[in-house]
Amino acid sequence: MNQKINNLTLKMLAKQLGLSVSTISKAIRDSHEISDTTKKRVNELVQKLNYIPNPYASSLGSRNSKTIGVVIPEVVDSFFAKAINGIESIAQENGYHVLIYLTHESIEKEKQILKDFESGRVDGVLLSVSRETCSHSHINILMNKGVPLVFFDRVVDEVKASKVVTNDYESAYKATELLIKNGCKQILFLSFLNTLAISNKRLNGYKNALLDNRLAFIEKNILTFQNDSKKDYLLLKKKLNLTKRADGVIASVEKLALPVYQACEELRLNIPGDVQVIGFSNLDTAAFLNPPLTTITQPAFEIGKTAAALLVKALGRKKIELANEEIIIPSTLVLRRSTSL
Amino acid sequence: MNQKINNLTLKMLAKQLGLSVSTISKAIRDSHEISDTTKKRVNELVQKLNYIPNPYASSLGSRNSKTIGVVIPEVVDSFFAKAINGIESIAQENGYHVLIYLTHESIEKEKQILKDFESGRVDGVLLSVSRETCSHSHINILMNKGVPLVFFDRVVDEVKASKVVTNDYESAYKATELLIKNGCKQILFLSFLNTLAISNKRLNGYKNALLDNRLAFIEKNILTFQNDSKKDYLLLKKKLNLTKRADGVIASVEKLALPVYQACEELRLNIPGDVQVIGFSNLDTAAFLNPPLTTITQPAFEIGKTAAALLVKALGRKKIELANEEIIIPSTLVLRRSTSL
DNA sequence: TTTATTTACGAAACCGTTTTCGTAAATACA
DNA sequence: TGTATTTACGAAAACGGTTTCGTAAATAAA
Repeated sequence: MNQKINNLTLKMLAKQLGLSVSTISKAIRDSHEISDTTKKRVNELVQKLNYIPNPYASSLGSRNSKTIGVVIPEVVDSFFAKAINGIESIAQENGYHVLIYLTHESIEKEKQILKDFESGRVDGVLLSVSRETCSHSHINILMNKGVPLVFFDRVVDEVKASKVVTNDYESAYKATELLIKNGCKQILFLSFLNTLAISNKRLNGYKNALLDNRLAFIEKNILTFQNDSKKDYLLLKKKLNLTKRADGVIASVEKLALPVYQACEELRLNIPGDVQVIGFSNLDTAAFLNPPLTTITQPAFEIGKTAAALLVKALGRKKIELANEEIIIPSTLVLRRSTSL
Repeated sequence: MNQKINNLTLKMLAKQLGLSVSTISKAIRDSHEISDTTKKRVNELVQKLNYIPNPYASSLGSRNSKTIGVVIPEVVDSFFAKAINGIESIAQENGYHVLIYLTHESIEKEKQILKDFESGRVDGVLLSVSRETCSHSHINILMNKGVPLVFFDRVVDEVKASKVVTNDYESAYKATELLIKNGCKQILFLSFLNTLAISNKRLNGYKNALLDNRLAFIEKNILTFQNDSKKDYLLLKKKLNLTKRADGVIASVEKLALPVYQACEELRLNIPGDVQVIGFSNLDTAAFLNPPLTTITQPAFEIGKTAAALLVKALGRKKIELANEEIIIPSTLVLRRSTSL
């Protein structure tokens, strides 16, 4: 099909050096079975002829691919983009290739992708589940096939696996507390519909901070957005337009901070004068918004890097085993003007 | 090495059905050589046993990988993130996998990556070169090996290949013209050092707009940033602090818009009162900056999608050939308050 | 009815490595 | 000096598919 040029093979090298294919193969991979002088001869020819092994033949023979699969909901998202950077830094360092798959928050796609992984395409998987992910049999099935998997950020508590997350509960608690300290009485909590498994942790942090400060927890102050629906935005606007309107908003997801700004603008509400806003966000532009947005900033790069390191380390072992641990890397509260008094 | 479970192979399926391996293989790929009844029998067993072919064996045999390699400078960048979405949409649709590599603007990494591609790891390549990329032999070498390649956005003019770009020249011209119309006399042009090849197009658009409007083109008004160096920022600040200071700024790269905002803030300059700003950017937050940023917005998704479509279409042909064409998808000027009068 | 063609399949080679195993020569041990 | 180990390599069998080619039976053409 392809008009690939004359690809150099081990056999050709072997012929040129009067050695066997297996000797060449071993020499290239620095096997102890091969003498140093032979290794040198081989490597010189490899250099000279610019030989590059066929990765598919290697993978087939060795039953591993030096590839890790990264499954994330979305890439147009500062958190995930930065996490990819972290993952990629470890991958490069250890000679792994990175296959990226986007679920676009669809559990169906997620299932499809994980199923494909049963083929042995990747040596291990880094997974951040979609919002829709409520069941987790597809994940267990993959793991039971012996494919190592590490969760990052959006984990499924019910699945036993290595996980790298941030301190969602504490962060939300702290954010809520801040708003309370700043005098807010009616605090809206904005999130996306997350069917089950994925963290209600932020919500709980919010809830408990309210209770601990003798404020009522009001069900209606939780706004659960569907996918970019206009309806939710209108509901938000309505909440901000009541006589007894909200005076504080926590956007528990990066994408939900901007609608708040927009709503306030349209309603001519002053931030932070009328409404104080705080967002879970990795946006580099947070400091330049109008007004600058106070954020809970997750250690995206670190989370990606740590998850990848965990996986790569496990892959390097004879007997692959991932501890059932949860590594927590704390987020940072960055105070800016959207929450000053 | 891996404790992979009992992977199902064609041979096992063949035995169960009393057919030959080749028949099964053909049936699965819907070959015309196989009768419908046999295909049905095979597919039923495939379903039942949940058989998934080993991609590495397939690739080795068929000499193609159903994988495309995407090489970009950075993923924490709205443009590239959105371009990936476009690429991925086409890939998914056509059953291709997407291998993503980041150069981090380093030509050395870029060379490394392209060299690895000589191995046949990917069927085709989507490339947006690094800022450092001044020579292009590494690209030509790869293409000469018969690996189809499509440039997107950051192309190398000297290399003959398919390219998908936006109208950089016109966009910059238009942006400059806008500032001029708005009364700016001293317009700064901010860019990163791009050694050669990559578009001086934006710069030329800027230059010609000045000349066409009888404004002097002043070499010193071009600020060429190195990598995130503090020095450049200080130079920018200085330029905005002269007695005859700049009254307009064009950030020809997304990342350079924020430093302008920061500098203005520190200098207590009003945007757009004292300085008008326009940025090449895909930032979703542009509309919520203080003040909202007028942007030249590139059709990132479309560019990625088009480039991928071009590549995939070529890969589908018996004889792979990519026209030496350049597809131009125009950017949009979005007027916001950073340039109002 | 005879011959040509098509249909539906199987045998075997092949893709380019890795891995297992066998072995002659070199070295160590006793 | 004879035996046990190492050392350094090669032959051949995987790995799990795809592809080529050959062929018997079924169908079409003459």
